[in-house]
Amino acid sequence: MQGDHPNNARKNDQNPKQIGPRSNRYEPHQIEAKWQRRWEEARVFEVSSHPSRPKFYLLEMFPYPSGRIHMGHVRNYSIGDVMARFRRMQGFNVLHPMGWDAFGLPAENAAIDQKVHPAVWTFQNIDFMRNQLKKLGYSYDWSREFATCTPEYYKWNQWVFLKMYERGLAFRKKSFVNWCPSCQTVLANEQVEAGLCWRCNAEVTQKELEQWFLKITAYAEELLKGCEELAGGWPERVLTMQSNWIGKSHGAEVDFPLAELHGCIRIYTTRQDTLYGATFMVLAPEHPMAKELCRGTLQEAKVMEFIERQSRVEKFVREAESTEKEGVFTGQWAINPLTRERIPIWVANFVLMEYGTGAIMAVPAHDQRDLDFARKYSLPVRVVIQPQEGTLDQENMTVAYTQEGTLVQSGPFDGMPSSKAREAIGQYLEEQGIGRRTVNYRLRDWGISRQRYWGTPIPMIYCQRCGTVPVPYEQLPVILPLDLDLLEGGRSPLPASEEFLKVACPECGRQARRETDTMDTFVDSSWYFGRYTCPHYTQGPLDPQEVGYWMPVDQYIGGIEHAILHLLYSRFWTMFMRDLGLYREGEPYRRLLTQGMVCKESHYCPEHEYLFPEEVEERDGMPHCLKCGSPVRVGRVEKMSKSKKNVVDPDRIVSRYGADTVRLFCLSDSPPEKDLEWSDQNVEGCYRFLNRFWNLVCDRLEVTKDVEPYRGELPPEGPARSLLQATHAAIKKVTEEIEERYHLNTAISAIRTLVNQIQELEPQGLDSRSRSVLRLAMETALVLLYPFVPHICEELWERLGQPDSLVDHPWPKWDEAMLLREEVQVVVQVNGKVRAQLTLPAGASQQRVLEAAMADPRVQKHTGGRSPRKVVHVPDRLLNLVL
RNA sequence: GCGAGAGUGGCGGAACUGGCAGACGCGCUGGACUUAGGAUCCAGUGGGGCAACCCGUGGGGGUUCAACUCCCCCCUCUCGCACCA
Repeated sequence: MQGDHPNNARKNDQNPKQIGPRSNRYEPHQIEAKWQRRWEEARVFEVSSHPSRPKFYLLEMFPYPSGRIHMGHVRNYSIGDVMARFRRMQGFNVLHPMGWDAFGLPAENAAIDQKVHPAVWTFQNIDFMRNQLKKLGYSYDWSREFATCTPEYYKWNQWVFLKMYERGLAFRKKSFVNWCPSCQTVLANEQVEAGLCWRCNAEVTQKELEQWFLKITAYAEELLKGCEELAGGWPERVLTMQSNWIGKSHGAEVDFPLAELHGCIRIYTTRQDTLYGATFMVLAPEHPMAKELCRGTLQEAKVMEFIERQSRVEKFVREAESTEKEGVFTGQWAINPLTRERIPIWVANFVLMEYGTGAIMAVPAHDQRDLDFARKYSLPVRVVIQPQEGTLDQENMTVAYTQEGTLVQSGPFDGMPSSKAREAIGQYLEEQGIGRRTVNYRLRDWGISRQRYWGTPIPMIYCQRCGTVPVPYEQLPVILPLDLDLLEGGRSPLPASEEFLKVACPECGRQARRETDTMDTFVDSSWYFGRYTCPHYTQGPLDPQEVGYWMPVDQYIGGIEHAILHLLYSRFWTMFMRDLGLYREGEPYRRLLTQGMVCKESHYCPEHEYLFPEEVEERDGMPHCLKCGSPVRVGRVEKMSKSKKNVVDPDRIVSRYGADTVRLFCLSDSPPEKDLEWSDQNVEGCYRFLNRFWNLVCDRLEVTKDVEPYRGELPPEGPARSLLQATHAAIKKVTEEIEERYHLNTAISAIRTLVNQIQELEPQGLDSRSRSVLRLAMETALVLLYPFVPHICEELWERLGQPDSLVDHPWPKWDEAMLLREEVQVVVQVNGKVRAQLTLPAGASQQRVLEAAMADPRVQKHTGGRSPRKVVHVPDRLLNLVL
């Protein structure tokens, strides 16, 4: 990486005499600036809807304006740009927009650290990053750019929120949340690291707060069903993750009457077939009945102490599997509705209030958690399912039997297979009115309230008289005031701003108070793709005409880290917007490509932890820490990150080699969905290839000048024929790799193969037909390479004398007839081992191939003159002689 | 524990429905041109063997004329979920 050779003059230049503005040397910065300017001036990437033209909506996940583009962005957007330019050449009307996910915490952190307003910081970053993206030459329609932190956009977040509120899908509820007492705010789960606030390291507690929720669970079934329909277009693992997250289970709710008190406790189980084995019950500590039940019993003090203690344990600690199961008896009993036995009611830490009903029936013989708990507190164990083989010993068993079997000790259901018993007992419960079969989801409603400043204000008003009142539509947007500064510790200034807070109640006109929480930023990214189709529309969030033409997104590209959150939220949001009549379909993304991470080797010193490469010195062939001299561990390839000190700044690479080199590297070393390992040497290799390609074309400008690309018949055997065939083979391979498999790395290697073959044809002394074939091969290589490295290709295309830009050049088609070979290589195997290779006319019969094979001395040597017992012939490929 | 994916030269990775394993590139070796080469070009490059040949896709079995590819068992790694009743 040191030295300046990429900028060296090419001293052995074939044609050093040419001077003036048009140098014969590959000068990436000059040509990149030139073509970026031309594209921009001609507005070639600005598109509009054309109902008669086929559309293709290509979208990459928009960036958070963090300050600088990183290599992950470059990879993501380079993949997208190939697809966009490729589809455009295929004749599609391609929408390829870019914008900014501009609300969020980092802006507030910057405000605290740098004393700059979040809005100022955000827009400065946007300006800087937009410039970076432009220098990379992506084919965006910049006329559609927007940032989500503008009122023109977030107005419609508020509008949709009110629509949800009208339909009961936005509601306020008390719930436990992660709370940082020092920052005075709710934290998302991702912002809690090992129980500490990621920013101030204060211990995060659980706090019960009134929060706004969106009822994503109302769409649980459709979200799940969609996972099946998206199969094929989406990576399977993303769909699996979403299905697991939704977590549908079939079971039953059963009411257990209290023995001494009125009322009953409702539980949820998936194993109603084990109901006869329920020997105790357990409530979550937060269960509303937990405190009630123990009141007045001898257990009261103990239970209250336990509940109090559990409330102080952070959720993630309590939910960890390693946490010891712990509980107390409430002093109350319930009746098992099937056995009519009295069973004790406990409160324990391993039961979660959020799942099911927050209460369980414990069947220790057939559930490991229940068994662990039963053994610890000496509670009874009763086997009600016996396996096919062997007999369970309920007195001594330590491993619960959770599989299928035959019912025992289960009254009228004895002898029934457990799967059948689930149905039968479920039905019986319904007949008796003590329970019902039901479906349960793991998915929880989406809490969107944030005690933050830099976000969309939630459009609600609290009136002492009228209660919670929505802001009337005509008063939208509720503007986030920009003349406020964050309070100490990053606290939101909204609750302290009289001007913002005080508002007339829309119903009674008396003074009321605005909601001061803002929305989770995932709201912003839940529908931005729709807004790109009509970024300036003012009559609603979406222009039906534009949306009708462009949506859904045909190809979405982004990181796997959004597999659940963003991709689930936006599916939900789209389904809701569809129900409002804003979309025709509920699924926003037809095809999804999740690209891998960009990784690089890290350097780790046992003393000083992660080191920058320049903090490492080579000594005795071993890397050592410059600070302390300790040997440094290298060779571990990890995701590029500041903390690992292994990031490569795209700007540095662009300024050294140009955008085309960075793009080519990011696309050629790995298939898009896999991780990409950064390699300085391979970047160098890409730069060398572009130089070689440049020189190759420039050196052949003379011989191909005024020559038409070849369009005739397949010439006879010879270099021209080979090159023509190679050209068509490359078109076929590259087209299929991009279109069907997204394997851009193998597409690139196919182009490199073609370039190598062009180079093999000595350009001097060619006949006119060969020059024509050469011209075709060169043009084809340029066109195929164009989506990957557009600048160099446009420049060479122009130098070839082409009047048009490659932007709208039709993607080439291959001719199968050109791929036909007169002669083929047939492999001859003897007993499955390759022994000879024969050159034979294509389509030779088995008889013909066999004769040729038997005449081959190497084959004869291995057959020893014997005739084969069996002959396997794969036409034009292989002949296997089995002796 | 459950779920998903992966394991191929010195390295990144090819081989799409079983049919010449290692495409393409990086690195390396030798050579040419050079005052010079970290530029460019040419040749070579899975391992072993002088050779004929033999051995090679995490390990072990199997199916098949033929297995990186299909089946069974095992090992390792990565990711996701994880006390979900």
